[in-house]
Amino acid sequence: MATPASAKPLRADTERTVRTILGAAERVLSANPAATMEQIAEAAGVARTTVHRRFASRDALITALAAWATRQFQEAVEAARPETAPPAVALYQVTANVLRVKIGWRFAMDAAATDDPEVARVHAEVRAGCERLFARARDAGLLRPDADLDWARRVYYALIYEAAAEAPATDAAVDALATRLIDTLLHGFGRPAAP
Amino acid sequence: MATPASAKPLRADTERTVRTILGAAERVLSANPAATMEQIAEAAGVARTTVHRRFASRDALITALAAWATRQFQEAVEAARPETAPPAVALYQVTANVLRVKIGWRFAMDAAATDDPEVARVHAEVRAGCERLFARARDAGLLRPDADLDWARRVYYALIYEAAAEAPATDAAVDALATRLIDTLLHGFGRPAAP
DNA sequence: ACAAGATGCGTCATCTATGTTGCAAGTCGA
DNA sequence: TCGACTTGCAACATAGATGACGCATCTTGT
Repeated sequence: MATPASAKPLRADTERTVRTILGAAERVLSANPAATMEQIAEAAGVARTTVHRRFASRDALITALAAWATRQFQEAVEAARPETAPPAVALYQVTANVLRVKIGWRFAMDAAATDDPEVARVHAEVRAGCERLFARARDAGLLRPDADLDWARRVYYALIYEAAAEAPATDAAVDALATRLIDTLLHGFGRPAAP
Repeated sequence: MATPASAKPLRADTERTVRTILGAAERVLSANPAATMEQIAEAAGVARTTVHRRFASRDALITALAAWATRQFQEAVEAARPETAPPAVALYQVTANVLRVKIGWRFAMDAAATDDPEVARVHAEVRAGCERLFARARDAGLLRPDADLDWARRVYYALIYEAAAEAPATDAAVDALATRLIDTLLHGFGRPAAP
């Protein structure tokens, strides 16, 4: 793993510091991807040297950030039980859960395109799960039998990305967003076909 | 204007050089947004100093790149006559035309979020035109009467962004992509509603 | 309470990208 | 053809970011 949980139980304050830095890094970097370690440290309220103590290099920090976000992403997906719940339910649950993560970890999730093997594995896994879910949705009659599932998945990802830009505050707003997103995915904006 | 056409008629070779650099910058920067001037110069087949002679600074280069892409973008939109053609036709034409530009100038179009006033003006103008087009489409019965036009526009932009990632080679492929995109925008992936 | 460990601060070393300049050789345009 | 302009090359200057230490001070875990 990128951050071996088996390594060592960090001291309480250290744990706090690390989290604070990751949070600050997300905030600062999402506003300006070229932000310096200095700016990140300042946003975290720690000295620049402390950041370097916890993360060997800038790359290491970003990798850790991506790994952290990816872990939350994975949990968000798994919590929706996408393999066993009915397709319509799973689709909605996954969407709402993932939106919550994406909203708060926009930069980190984008940076997840790094070549960290563990991060890549998780994303590939989630993607495969998404494909299975879409296939189940089609078999259940939720999607048209002739739907291009790969294009559908890409559109779905794109919609999530776009929807996450709204950054709603409340849980209810996220749910409403997920509902609207799924509705758009399924029916688009045109009038119901009349034939 | 960002690049005053009124400035001076560049010498033929200079014109060529500038274009080559812009093209190389697009290619290199879309692969790695943090690429150096050195890498861009190398890709363009010129000396680094030449790049600096034509573009005072890195920022200036990126601004010029954005301006260049924005100009093409505007032309692509206007060529579709989005204000006068029937909504369905205009929507298709605009999509196909814009896709062609977006495919070749991905980085430049993204960088267009800079605060160059002229670039911002064009994008705001295009966006307003898009909103008018969507309103016309709704009035013409192409979109549901209760469609959220702002969300629809955002989805449309997101779909174009995603579709442009395919980077098809032939004109026919772009047309097919545009068709599929519009179909998705209008009808989604679900089965036609039965009620 | 005490030892181990963490942080802040100041300091230093280094490195890389940016931007400049001068000059010789080549290209363009009228 | 000839003057003006452009390019490549090499060298130089600078700034800003990264990363490493040592030391005094404060926190944590037991």
